[in-house]
Amino acid sequence: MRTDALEAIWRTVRCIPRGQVATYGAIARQAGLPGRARLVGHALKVAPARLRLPWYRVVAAGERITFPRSSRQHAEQSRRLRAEGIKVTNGRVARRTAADLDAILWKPR
DNA sequence: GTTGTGACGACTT
DNA sequence: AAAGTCGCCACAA
Repeated sequence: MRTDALEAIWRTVRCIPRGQVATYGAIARQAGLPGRARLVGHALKVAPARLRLPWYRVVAAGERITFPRSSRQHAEQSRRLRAEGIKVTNGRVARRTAADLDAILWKPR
């Protein structure tokens, strides 16, 4: 039950295409856990490093970066996103699309 | 069991 | 734009 939820989230995050981002809420919905965005945050926090999840592709609603501007993580996430060609300014990633949420054809691999 | 906290989010002031 | 409020719920104390 709890474990499967985490795994479902990890699986979903793993499917975010390179160069794109997804919101916590969207991940939750996609993982079959609507309304549980916070759980996504928790899942990422406790995710085994071994999974090599593209955690930096997960942003908060409004394409905002969740971490404080001064935090190391914020810098890290910005760096990685920019490395994939995603523009990050003012703690925001360039709006990818409006319909990318569910519309994106996630190829569940 | 209760309380506070938190990698969230939608809404209302 | 910024700050509250409320819903969500896992977890630690």
